[in-house]
Amino acid sequence: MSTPLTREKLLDSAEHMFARRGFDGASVRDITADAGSNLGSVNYHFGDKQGLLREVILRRAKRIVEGRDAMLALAVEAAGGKAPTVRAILEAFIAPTVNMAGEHPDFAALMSRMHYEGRFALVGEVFERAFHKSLRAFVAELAKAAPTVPEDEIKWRIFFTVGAFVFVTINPRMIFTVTRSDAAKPDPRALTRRLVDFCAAGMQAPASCKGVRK
Amino acid sequence: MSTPLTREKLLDSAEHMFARRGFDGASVRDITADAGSNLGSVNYHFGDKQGLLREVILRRAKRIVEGRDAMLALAVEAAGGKAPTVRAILEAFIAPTVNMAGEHPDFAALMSRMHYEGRFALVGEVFERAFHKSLRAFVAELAKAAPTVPEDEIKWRIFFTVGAFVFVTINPRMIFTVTRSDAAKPDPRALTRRLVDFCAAGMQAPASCKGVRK
DNA sequence: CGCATAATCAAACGAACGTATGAAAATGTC
DNA sequence: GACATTTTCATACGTTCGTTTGATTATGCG
Repeated sequence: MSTPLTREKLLDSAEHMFARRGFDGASVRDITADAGSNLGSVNYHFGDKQGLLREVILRRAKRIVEGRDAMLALAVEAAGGKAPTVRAILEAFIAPTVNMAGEHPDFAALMSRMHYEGRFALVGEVFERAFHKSLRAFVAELAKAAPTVPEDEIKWRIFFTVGAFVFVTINPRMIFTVTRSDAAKPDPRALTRRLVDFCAAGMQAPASCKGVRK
Repeated sequence: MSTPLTREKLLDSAEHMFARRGFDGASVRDITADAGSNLGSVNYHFGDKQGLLREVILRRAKRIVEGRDAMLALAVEAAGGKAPTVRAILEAFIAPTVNMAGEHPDFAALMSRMHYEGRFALVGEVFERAFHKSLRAFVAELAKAAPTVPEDEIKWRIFFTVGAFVFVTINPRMIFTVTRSDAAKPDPRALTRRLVDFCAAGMQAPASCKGVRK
């Protein structure tokens, strides 16, 4: 078999457990029990626990970046010479993640957690390699699409954008608790639309900087 | 002494350790060693490790909500009969948190982490009690200030807002890595202004909902 | 002072952790 | 079918974990 069954089950279970309990909170025993495999299988297949986390992340992160870059290229092409709209760029940025969150909510939750568990050099390295090159391309494209906004401001605002969807994709339960909304299943398309509405307006807002540049 | 020294040192050290390593990653031994107190002091003063976390959160969360509510009341008063502007409301919502993040970055990081470690019933309960009542008041005020935006949309957008500042307050190091900005010290006032610019525009954006209400 | 209460301390407990080991079973190849 | 390789398995090792205990010291107060 080209794709060992135990390996895949371990990745699935680890994705689930790491997302729900964090790296420290999910024990190798929990994960292997959930995967129905032996205790030693993690060390055999991935070296150690951290190697397992690395593979869990790498397995899907590349897909998101590929989706983003593909949609961005499509938007650039569709604009035909001119710069794509801010909306189109942000949709290319947001949609692949929201869609991934719909298909693999555990992975979305894990990614969000990893943004906050910065103590792993591993995670920083993986994020750097997987996301940041693409991210810089988006900043460049946004700078062209919103020429009146200073590039510094664009960089901040792309992070506000990341923060917005990272936050809402991990724990919609809390949001529904507060909003008391009964639309309990957030349709990925509707969520993307909401996010793009919000972030595109924010991205193009005039900067009220009082010229305090040092 | 009315404020026992050991207790305070434990809270400070726990805030720091929990923020940096998470609840599971920070051991009681780490915390007591950092506080210079005995291993058993956590259990003596707080019952157990989770009780320590509860006190760490409660110590500061109330201040943030008080700050928000006070600034909101001020904005309502200043508007004199009319509804305050969206900007004023969002500034009242954001500024106390950003200021707190400036004064106590460890607490800000901890709060962000806690948003993602939802497995503690404790955290959910504390958040509900500490924040959500105030949050609903902000939603109501925003609904008046932006009457053209459906209330459902307002609720989503206030969460996008929370996501934006939760994200940027926890780990500015990563952001600077990507932006390669050398303005390494994010002034709280400048950060608040940036966030308000972004979120106020997003809050008032026309909703491009295609009327797919179920 | 004398005494009750509060706080600190060193030491130890059982449990759970990540990992290592060597034998057993499964798999692929000739 | 025999052999080499890969994969599983039960088991054990050494650490570290959160918590408990009982003695010891400090503190508040009449």
